[in-house]
Amino acid sequence: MRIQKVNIGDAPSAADLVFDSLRRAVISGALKDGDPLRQEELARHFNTSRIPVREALTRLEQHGLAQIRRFHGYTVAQMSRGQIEEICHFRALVEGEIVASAVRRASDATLALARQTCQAFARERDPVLWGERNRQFHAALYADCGLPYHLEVVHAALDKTERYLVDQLVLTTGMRRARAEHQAILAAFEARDAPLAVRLTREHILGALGLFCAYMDSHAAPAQPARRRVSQNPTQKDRPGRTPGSRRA
Amino acid sequence: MRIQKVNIGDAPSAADLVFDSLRRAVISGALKDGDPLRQEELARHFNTSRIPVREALTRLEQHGLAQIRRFHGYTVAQMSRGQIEEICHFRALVEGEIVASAVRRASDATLALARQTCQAFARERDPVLWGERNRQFHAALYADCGLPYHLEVVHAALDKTERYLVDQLVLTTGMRRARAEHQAILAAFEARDAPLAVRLTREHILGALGLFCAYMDSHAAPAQPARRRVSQNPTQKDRPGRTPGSRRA
DNA sequence: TTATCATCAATTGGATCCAATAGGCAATGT
DNA sequence: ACATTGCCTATTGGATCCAATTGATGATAA
Repeated sequence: MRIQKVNIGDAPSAADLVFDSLRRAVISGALKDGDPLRQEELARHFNTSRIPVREALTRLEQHGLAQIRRFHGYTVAQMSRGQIEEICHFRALVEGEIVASAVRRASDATLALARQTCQAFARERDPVLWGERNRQFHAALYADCGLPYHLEVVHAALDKTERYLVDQLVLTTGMRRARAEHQAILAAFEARDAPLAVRLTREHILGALGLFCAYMDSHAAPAQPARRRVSQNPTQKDRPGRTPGSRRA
Repeated sequence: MRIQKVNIGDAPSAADLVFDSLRRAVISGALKDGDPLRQEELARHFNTSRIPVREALTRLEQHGLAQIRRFHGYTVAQMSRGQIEEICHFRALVEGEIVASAVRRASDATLALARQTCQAFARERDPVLWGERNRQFHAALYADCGLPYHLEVVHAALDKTERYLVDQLVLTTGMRRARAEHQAILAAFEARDAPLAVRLTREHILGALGLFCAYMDSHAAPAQPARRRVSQNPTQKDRPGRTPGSRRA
């Protein structure tokens, strides 16, 4: 057969498409913390019924990107500063492990591709793409690490914090710094220096967190959600966030 | 008011109940790897419609406890030996971090409770409760660690592997060994010896993995999923066929 | 006999319909 | 004025209905 082979069973369902779109919107910051996610409205927006929307929303909630209050619907998850700090420390821990394995196993082709994505990140002018380019670079580096579960967990962690950290790149000198750090990490990979690559990666992650915290200290009101929107609904504010998965306390 | 205060908004939805039940069934091994999860059948079982069942199943899938093939439905997830190994190494990494924090922050009350759960684990005779008792002990130790996200991720990882590892406790001398290791970890906590507690915890996790792998090497067929069994659901089997034309007349 | 094709039952994916809830607002009574 | 009560509307949670897909089975023809 001359025509391209494609497994038609892999075609995405409506819920897949809605989920991907919503996930992107939350991660990129297009949807702001606390924004309500109305089922009917979304169904109209995606030209479908509420059923696929509801499936997408439950998936979003499991990923920690949306919160639900029974009979009140979903809202975009709000991450406290403490949560962001913990997740960054978590990433430093796990990505360190990933790098340790990836440095040894990275093929030359992988390194070449990583160099390309590193350049693409450095050249990118559009701030809304910085998060994606950053992710592409790290994903390229980690491609051969042989730790798919670690990668999956780290991506989930990044999903939850990326929108906060990218703001920092935009509002401070973070972008210039990130470029330099990426170069250094890539060089350590190419030199096959695992301990150095691990150390640089950890510093890269925790350094970005440091910038974020410094900004929060100097600008934002203390003890507030990390970003905007102190909801005008006071009953919601003091509700403890539910952990995804088990909804009941 | 003399009557007890209860937040009625926290009442679980049908989907919550179904999810909890299915999660327990998968984790405990009551549902075997590869078992189909038919929506209609589950709906009848829980005396509800397919809608809450579908929500529970999508949540299960997000947790990695079920797999879906489009138009073919959900099945209980099958974990390969390699996946189990990776997840155990992941747990060793993250639980090490948790322990390092928990040892310093554990209150005396927490340690007392941990000692109780340790004894409850040691005394438990019923193998189907070993997994739960084990989890209770570790959860008690980690209660004050101050790392809720780490805990959440570790619990998810444990959910995916517990049923395989508990089998090992049952089929080998693992239970005796686990009792001793729990005692040692608890003692390290009570002595506030963080490095020792971390080391023992890592050895505890990786030791259980070692037992599991040794069993797989000696018994199971190579290159097979860790567990295998094709479902035979009697309620489904002897169901009489539908009369012809009953649907689309 | 064997390959091909039409058909059918089982099952999922999606749409629509109904019930339950929350929160706002107006009416009412004190 | 103000608290209470009852209604109304927006919205979610759940049930039912319809459409699409799959795999099996049996008929048909080379």
